[in-house]
Amino acid sequence: MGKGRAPCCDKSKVRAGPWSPAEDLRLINFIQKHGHSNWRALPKQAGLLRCGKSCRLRWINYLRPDLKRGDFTPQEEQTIINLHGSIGNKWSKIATHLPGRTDNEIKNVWNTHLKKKLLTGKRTSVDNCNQTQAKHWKTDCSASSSCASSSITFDSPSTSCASSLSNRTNEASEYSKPDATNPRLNLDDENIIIPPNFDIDFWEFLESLDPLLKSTRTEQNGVNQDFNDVPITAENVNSQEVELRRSLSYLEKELGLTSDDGDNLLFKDQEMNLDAEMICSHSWEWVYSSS
DNA sequence: AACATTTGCAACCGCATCTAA
DNA sequence: TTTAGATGCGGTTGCAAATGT
Repeated sequence: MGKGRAPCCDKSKVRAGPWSPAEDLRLINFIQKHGHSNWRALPKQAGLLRCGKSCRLRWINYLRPDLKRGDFTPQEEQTIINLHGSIGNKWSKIATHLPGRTDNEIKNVWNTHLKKKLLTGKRTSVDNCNQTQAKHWKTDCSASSSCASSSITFDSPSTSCASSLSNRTNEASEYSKPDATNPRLNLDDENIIIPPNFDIDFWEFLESLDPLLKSTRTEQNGVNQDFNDVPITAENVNSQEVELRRSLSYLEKELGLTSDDGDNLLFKDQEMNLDAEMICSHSWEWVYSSS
């Protein structure tokens, strides 16, 4: 045995880097049906070429349904600042006070925005203080210490402190994530038609675009086959359709594809649209229709 | 327009902690 | 009590997009 800790998984057999929509859908679908009681076993059972830690991270930080998206509110910022002041870099603890926010997200916001705000704010405060001190130097030498130790709060991104700190013109409101937020999943400029019977064929469809996944499908044992090899009966077809629609509704929400007025995402027609031309041209199309 | 720099954030890494045998 | 495996956590990195020159 070599020295050191054994790696959590065989790095040569797993995929790293950004997650593809196909992988996301596969993970969401699997966890919806089977939960995530065992992260280490999950990738294999779900047919994902990822290590368990990577799956867990992806689910917790991006895919789980209770995540809140969009701007951190001034109240949330204040909560982070206050909690960080009292407990430090305990991001997961801080996250428990901000429902729908992840420790990673909070950490990023702190490192990229709030810390700078506080630092610059303090500097500004000290500068202001120094100016004040200069004015009153002859009469009040205690001014500087009291100013330097004063706490800074930011009631909103547009307060004078926040707005004066940014190098970037729109930074005050910029750290909000864009809507359906992850650009990798923001399919506005890409069009995808998802076949309705995706339990079986949809994965193959996605995998046709994702050769690395395809290779794992034949290797995976058990779980997928369990729910894919259900005998086709009228009852099963109905229940599968219900399940399918539930899954789709869920996925729409996950991917931010539900239109603002609440329209459901439905498939334009019930036939798979997998012609080679479409696949080759990558001209995907999410099809919206009012229910 | 082209290149350089900065920014934001998803994802990775490795250590800490928990848990079951 | 010990040990090994699984999970959680926080620090850090890589890269794409935005911005500046």
